[in-house]
Formats: sequence, structure tokens, C-alpha cells
Amino acid sequence: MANRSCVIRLSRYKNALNRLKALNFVRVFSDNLADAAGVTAAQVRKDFSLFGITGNRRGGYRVDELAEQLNKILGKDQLQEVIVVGIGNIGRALLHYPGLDKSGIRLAAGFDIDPGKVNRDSQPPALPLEELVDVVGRREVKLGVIAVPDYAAQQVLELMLSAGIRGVLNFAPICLKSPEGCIVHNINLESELENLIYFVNATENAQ
Amino acid sequence: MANRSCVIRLSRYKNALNRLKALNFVRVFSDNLADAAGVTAAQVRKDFSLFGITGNRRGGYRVDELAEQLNKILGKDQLQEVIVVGIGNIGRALLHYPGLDKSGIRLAAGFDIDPGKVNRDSQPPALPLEELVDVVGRREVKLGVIAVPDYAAQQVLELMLSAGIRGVLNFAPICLKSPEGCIVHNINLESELENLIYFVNATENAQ
DNA sequence: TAGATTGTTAATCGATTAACAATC
DNA sequence: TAGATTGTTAATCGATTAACAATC
Repeated sequence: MANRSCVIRLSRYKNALNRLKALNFVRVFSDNLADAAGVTAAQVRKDFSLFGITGNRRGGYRVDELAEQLNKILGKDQLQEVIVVGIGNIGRALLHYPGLDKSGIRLAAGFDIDPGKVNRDSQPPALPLEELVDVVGRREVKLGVIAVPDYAAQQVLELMLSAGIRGVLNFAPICLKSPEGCIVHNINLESELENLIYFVNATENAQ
Repeated sequence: MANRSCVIRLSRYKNALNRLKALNFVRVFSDNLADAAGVTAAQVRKDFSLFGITGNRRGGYRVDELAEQLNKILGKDQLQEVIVVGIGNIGRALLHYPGLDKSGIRLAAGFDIDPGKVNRDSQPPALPLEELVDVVGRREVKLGVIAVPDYAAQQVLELMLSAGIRGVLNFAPICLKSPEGCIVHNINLESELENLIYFVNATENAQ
């Protein structure tokens, strides 16, 4: 199994390929993809070999074939439904994030504990939290986003687990651990900014 | 200089320490912090030694001293101002992200190219893009967030650079490279979901 | 064929973990 | 002192890079 960094690179290759496809490119070399993704050509070929993806010696890779293989690895060969819990600033923004539908990801519904946030007619609909288990079970949703305050995040994760969610993106400012049978990735705005601050200071002082 | 993973761990230690402080803890062991951050105790001590942070053999670390040292490394000993460019769904959500002010980060202003988005009375104010260079220069802002559509991201980055921004968080769905003298971190919702999808499928098939 | 690019092996690099002497 | 925890060195692990034979 590949690691997180490797899969992020695959996403980048895939995005670069889509751009090349739009430009009617037929073939691409590991060198080209390396430039596009900001890595070395050896890295590109190594990543591909990990997934048994092969090209032609001397002829590089066929853009369409390669795109198809990467799409399959990244689950883009089938519709992926995602739910969002917490319809505050972040949750609402994610529910209306543009461009996801074009890439095979559908935001199925938002959920909130506040009845005032419910709106069954919006697209995607905003539903009461009590309906989460039912919707997730019925539509076999595998992915969820947590966008609630920190004190509610753990509870929401447990609700998602009981409903059958298998992968979670957590935007709440608390580090949730991946429980058995589920993968949780944490995205913390404050940590990201602190990271940036550290490196800005570090490079400044290095000069 | 530490790497990104290490600095993310420092943020986690810092957050755990703040919680311990609120509970009036005076001392903490590497074991405790390891549990809180989901790493090994050896990792914690190794991270600290990289920054010359020392505790007491047998006595662990003083919570207040340790918190202060980590805060300094992460720039939390001084106010950090941040600007946001692009007042769409994501930009607006980030501008009103709660809790940042409590942690020494101030969202100074939002900027948008659309005059209809301008609102000088909102908190933080929403200003026309033309005023970015002036505001950033006058207040010596070092950090910026990009929340514009993909086709505008590179231009916005260049504007930020010319204004003197040194660290950028890019939420636009295109991978921006760090130019000379500036650090860019990309956060791409689609890639994050693709990542999750890959690992969900990979663990499912492994069973 | 000659030349260029892949696919893979080996070498390098860096980060994490284990172990344990130092010491509070 | 005896016991527990640090700080650091060495060992391990894994990922990246370099190199080059295979081959289109």
C-alpha cells in the first residue's frame, strides 16, 4: 500500500494529465509529469511501478491510458458521495465547493444539530443530524467531513462510525485519531498557519 | 531546520499543553505528550532535543515553561496578521473562522476583485484588491491565504509576493510552487478526498 | 541500427524507533 | 539510595534518488 505522500503525487499527475488531455496531447514522458508535479522523473516512474503502471520504453506513456489508470486508483471511476456535518461557515462553504461534481464527487447532504439550519430544498439538502444514520446507510455513503466545533467533533465521529462511514476529513480544531476500520485525516487551519509561521521565521533567520 | 511533520507535532504538543494548563497541571512527561499527539515518547524527546528544549530527568517537563518555548517556536509570542484574497464561500468562511484571535492570529482583511464584495465596515473589512499592496506594506503582513478560482491563483500569488507576503496557504484547486523567498502550502479539498478514497478502498481490499 | 526512455535494482538519505547511560 | 525519566547515540526502517541494463 502506498503512503499518503505518494497518493498526493498521484492526484497531481492525474490533474496534469487532464490538462494535457484538454490540449490534445497523446503521449507524455516521466520528465513532463515530474515537472508538472514538482518531483523527479525517477519518483514518477517509481510511483507508477508501485501500481504496476507501465509505459513504452522510448515512447513514454499514453495520456488517455495513464489518466484512466490513475482515475481508477483514486476512485474516480465511480461516483463518490460525501456528507458534511456542521453547517457553519466552513461546512456551508464545503457544501457549495465548486468543481467537485465535475470530478466524480457528490456532496450528498449536510447535517446540523440546529433545527434552524435545516433546509430540505437546498442543493445539497441540509438535514437534521438524526437523519444521518439513515441517509448514510441507505445511500451507502463512505465519506464524511466534520465541520463542527471542537467539543462536538469526537461525538460526530462516533456517529459517523456507527452509520458506516469509512473515511473522514476533520476540519474541527482538535486532532481526532483514526479508529479501527476508519481513516481520519485532520485539517487544522491554526496548525497550518503555525507551520507557515515557523518556516517563514526559519528561512528569514537563515539569511 | 525541522521538517513539516515535526512542526505539526509541535503544534499538537502545544495544544495538549494548553489543555493541561487549563487543568492546572504543573508537570508533564514525554509519555503523556506522546499519547496526546499520537506518537511515541522517543519521538517527543527527539523533537524537543532538536530545539534544545530540556526537562528534568525523573521530573519530566514544566508545563508552563514548555508551553512558552513551543509558543515561541510557533510564533505565538507575537501577533500574526493574515490577509485573505478571494471572498467566496471558502474565503468568507476563513475570514470568520472562530478561535484564531485567541491564539495570536488576526485576520487583518479580506480582498476581492469584485467591487460588490467590498465592505469596509465588516470585521475584518472586505477591501478592493487594489488596496492589497498598500495594506500589506503598511502593516507589514507576512501571511496570506488564497481562496480564489484556479485560473486566478497564480496572479494573486504574484501580487502577494510583490507586496511582501512571505508565507501563503493556497486553497485554490491548483498546485502552486513556492517561489524564491516565500513558502506556499497547498490545501486541496479534492486531493484530500481522493486520498481518503484511496485508503478506504485499500484497507477494504486488504481484508 | 542508434538513440532515448523506461523499469528496476542498488545506493543514499533522512526520519523514526530502540536502547541505555546519565542523572534528578 | 533506589527508581524513574530524560537526552542522546546507535539501529532500524522507509522513502527518495541515482544509475543503468533492457528495449522500443
